Amino acid sequence: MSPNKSIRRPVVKPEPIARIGQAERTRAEILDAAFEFLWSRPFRDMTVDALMAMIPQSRTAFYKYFDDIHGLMAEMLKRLETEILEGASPWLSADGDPVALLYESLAAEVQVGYRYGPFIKAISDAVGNSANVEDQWNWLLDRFDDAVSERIAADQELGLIEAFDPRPVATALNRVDAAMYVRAFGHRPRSRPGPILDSIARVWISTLYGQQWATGRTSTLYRKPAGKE
Amino acid sequence: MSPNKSIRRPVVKPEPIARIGQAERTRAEILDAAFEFLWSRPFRDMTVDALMAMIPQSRTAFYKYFDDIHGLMAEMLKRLETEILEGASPWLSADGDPVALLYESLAAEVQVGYRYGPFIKAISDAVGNSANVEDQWNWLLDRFDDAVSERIAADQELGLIEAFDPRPVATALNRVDAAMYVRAFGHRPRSRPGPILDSIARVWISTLYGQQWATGRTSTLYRKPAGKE
DNA sequence: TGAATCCGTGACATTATGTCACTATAGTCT
DNA sequence: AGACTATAGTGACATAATGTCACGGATTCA
Repeated sequence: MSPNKSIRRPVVKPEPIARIGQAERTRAEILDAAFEFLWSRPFRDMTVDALMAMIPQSRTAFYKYFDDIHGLMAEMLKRLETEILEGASPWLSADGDPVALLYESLAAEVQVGYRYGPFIKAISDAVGNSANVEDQWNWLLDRFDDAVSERIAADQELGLIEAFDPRPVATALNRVDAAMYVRAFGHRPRSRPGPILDSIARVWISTLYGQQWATGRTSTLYRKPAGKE
Repeated sequence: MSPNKSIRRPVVKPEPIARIGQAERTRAEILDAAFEFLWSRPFRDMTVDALMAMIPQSRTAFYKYFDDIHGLMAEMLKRLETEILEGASPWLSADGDPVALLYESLAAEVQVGYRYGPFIKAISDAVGNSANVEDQWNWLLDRFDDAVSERIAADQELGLIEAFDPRPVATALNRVDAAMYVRAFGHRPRSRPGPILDSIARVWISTLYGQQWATGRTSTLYRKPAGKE
């Protein structure tokens, strides 16, 4: 500390020190590389070594930014959360025909699932390897369960949905979605999202509002097989 | 080969060589130890070292019996398959009231899920770490999807189930079960199976046969909350 | 006794991880 | 310019887990 100059000068620019923003850029570079990696290779192959080989940095630089490979996954998951949570908003908050809104929300969600398929699969693979990631993932899923439970309870109050314990049903329905995304969109080439949306929507709508609203809502051209008659 | 004795003797005891059955016993010992391990600790902690420390054998003895820790999981999964497949048989094969049979099958399945909860969770954790285990697990799930699809198609022929593409719906429904077992029964203390069965059965029955058959089938004492009237 | 063979072990090579002391460099100050 | 400082980044090291291999002990059969 230099004692001469301005001991009580208000700290105007307390930290314009050294290469500004360099750290943030490197950090983003690593995150991007990880995303790119996971787009074409499974999570189990993503070692720190393999990851850092993708960018002009040494392996150990990784540890300046993340605790370990699972910490990286946890951060990536956090970034995805907002985007995921936005999709399902219509049914959860807006007013209008519940079935239409639900379908709309599911359609938006399937889009997100399709878009991030391989990455979602990577998350679900990482869950088994780290209590951290597992907690984070479960926390996110629980948020969904909460929101869906609330909406179910509200519609039960209105007599739109039968009386039953909403929580486990909400959990079951949400798990359908997650599992289907991993299965259908986790590997490339990804399945076409249409039939996936159809089946998910059928399960949700039938369970909550009744089959009559599910029928005809599907987007496929599926018809009852002829012959066999 | 000893040329003198009975060249064409029917091979009565072709292999009474050395310590008979010792290998089989050790092998079983390892499998038992693995099961015990996974009952109280997560899969990610099960190293070969930690596992073999549970029995009076050296670490390297493990490799005489299994390729690696994932090979072990794959074998354990195989052993479980038969037991898992048996549970769901009533609805899939027997004649009678479809809804009652379905409920019965789901109840039996939930029992199995409850019984093997932590182990099923271990499998689902291992899936992310090994293409082997992943293939094996998906193969098993696909078998379920096949069976359920067939049954749905049959009931569609009979007009008991609406006309829709059975395959993705079967997949979705089966994923509900698997995900719920992992979630509800994967950690101890395990959730009570009753509400889990209720929600699973509600989803299945509502989706396939219609809500009217799901109502009243539940085993809980759940009632629509009072107040808020 | 001796041969065959099974079962099991310690020593080793390899791979991935995470830490640490150190270097280099870009900005700041005088 | 020259000195200083915080920051970004690196190589060397310690640790841990993996999987292989040549060997040793024990048991059965000839």
